[in-house]
Amino acid sequence: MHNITTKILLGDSREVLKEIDDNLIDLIVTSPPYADRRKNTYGGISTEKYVEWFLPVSEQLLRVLKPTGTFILNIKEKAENGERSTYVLELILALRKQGWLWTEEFIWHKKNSYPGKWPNRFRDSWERVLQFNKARDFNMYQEAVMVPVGDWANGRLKNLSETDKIRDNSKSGSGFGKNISNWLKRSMVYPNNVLQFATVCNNKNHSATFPEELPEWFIKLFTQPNDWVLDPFLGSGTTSEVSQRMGRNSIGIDIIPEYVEMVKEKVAQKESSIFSHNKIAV
Amino acid sequence: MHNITTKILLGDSREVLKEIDDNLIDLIVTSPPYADRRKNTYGGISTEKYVEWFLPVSEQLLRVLKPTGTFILNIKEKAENGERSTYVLELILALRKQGWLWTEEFIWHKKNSYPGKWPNRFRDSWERVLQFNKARDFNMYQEAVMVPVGDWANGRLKNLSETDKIRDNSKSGSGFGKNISNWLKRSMVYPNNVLQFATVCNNKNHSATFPEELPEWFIKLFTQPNDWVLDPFLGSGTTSEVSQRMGRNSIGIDIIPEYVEMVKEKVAQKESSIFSHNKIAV
DNA sequence: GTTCCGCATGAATCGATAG
DNA sequence: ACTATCGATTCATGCGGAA
Repeated sequence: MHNITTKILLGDSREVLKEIDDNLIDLIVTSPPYADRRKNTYGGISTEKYVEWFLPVSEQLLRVLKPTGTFILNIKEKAENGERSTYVLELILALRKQGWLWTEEFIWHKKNSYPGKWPNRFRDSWERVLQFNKARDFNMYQEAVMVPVGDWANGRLKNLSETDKIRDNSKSGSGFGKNISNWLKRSMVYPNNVLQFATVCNNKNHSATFPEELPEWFIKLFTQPNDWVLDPFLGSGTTSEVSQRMGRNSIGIDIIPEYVEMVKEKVAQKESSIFSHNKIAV
Repeated sequence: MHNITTKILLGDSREVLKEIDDNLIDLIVTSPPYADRRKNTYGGISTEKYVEWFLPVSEQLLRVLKPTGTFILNIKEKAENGERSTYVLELILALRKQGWLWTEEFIWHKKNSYPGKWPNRFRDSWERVLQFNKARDFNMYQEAVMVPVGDWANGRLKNLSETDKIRDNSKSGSGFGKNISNWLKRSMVYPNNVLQFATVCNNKNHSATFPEELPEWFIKLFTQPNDWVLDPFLGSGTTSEVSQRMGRNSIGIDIIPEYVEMVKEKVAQKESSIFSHNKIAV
């Protein structure tokens, strides 16, 4: 077991990020407050000022990311007065101007979207997951997210982690394990750019930004153990917890003291439980 | 059986559309040639000039569409030199400037997407289906596309048409049918903005535009029998065929003589078969 | 220990009402 | 006229209690 660092920092990302070294981070995965959402907690950024508000943050992100690293941005524009906002489109164009490469747009298909009925539209059940890079030859570990043939087709990505555990165990084992590994490999396929996760709220007290599966999937795809993961809008701390669990170093930043305290506690608890577990194992 | 008109016109949409009256069309549904795609057949529009090329067409579309009508645009940017093109984003912004309302972005999730493997990306298995309107109070017949509970989430939209037939039959029937109808209604829910159609290529000789299910779904949702449907980039004629089959008047335009001839033949064949069928019925 | 049913709960959106 | 707040609508999911 290596030593994993899990830093939780309090403050405005535009300032706090300046304290991070150049070219340190392997993966940024974050879900910033959307325009006109979360007014209670984050004050709410208007659609008109959103790009202007975001660019100073992304400027720092561009600096701290390794040339081989990846920036994953989960966001979705809302509908208002019968029309979709265009600020996300404008943000993509602005980020390219800032020097980012817009590599890909994944779709997060939310199976359990918010209910409701309106005369002019159906329920919104997808969000954008935008991939940006500094350079064209970034690190990508595609084998890490292969899925069983049927599971992907059926859209049940939940079983993924379970299956992966099985695969990992068999890989590290004997010849018998290797056989199983090969057999599994043959029945595994590469996923595509439509991801299906349910919106789950594991922590009863706090609204989760995205489900654990989302950062987990991208951490598998774009990092290796001991790499550095960054979330400049940590929220309830999903990215930090998953990074810690997966053996990646991570930095999480949030502007709300209560959130930061809560995440710090959860992370510390996990750390101590790992230590005691190691003691027993030794 | 009403008289359905199915016009197939040869020529450049920028010119041919000028011959259509103002405020005639209830639904425009089309899949234009994507930038730098299908060079063999359409000459290929560069990504840089795409918006400029498209706006004269959409200007005419805005004129011929009824205030209560809807414009459905199926499009997807390709990846080039490691990056996604931004011309679709720019097109959305330009169309809004032209006077269109950007009402919604549906995702067409292609379950059996084109195979392939690249070091820096997964298979692209979704396309944008953009909804534009002239006014906020457009016609929308949501009940026409309701789906069985759960089946939508499981992505089996194929059952939809089958179930619809059952419901229609039972509705037109006796009290017993009404019971079934009520029971079905209770087990039906409204869909969301992620559509799952398989990519089918019925016409082996021609470049595939979209599967029949796609125009069919939007024709159900946005038109009633005897309404007018328009496809300014008809291609292999899917929109015209589906409109004809569903009892909607339609106009299809394409610049390629061979395509137009072929579609005309297919449509004429269908017409005569309807006539003979009517004779027998009478 | 399973399975099943009931219930609360969401990054939602629109129309109406109130200031 | 324009903004702020509230109620109504709706469904996949996970939980807890019950059989």
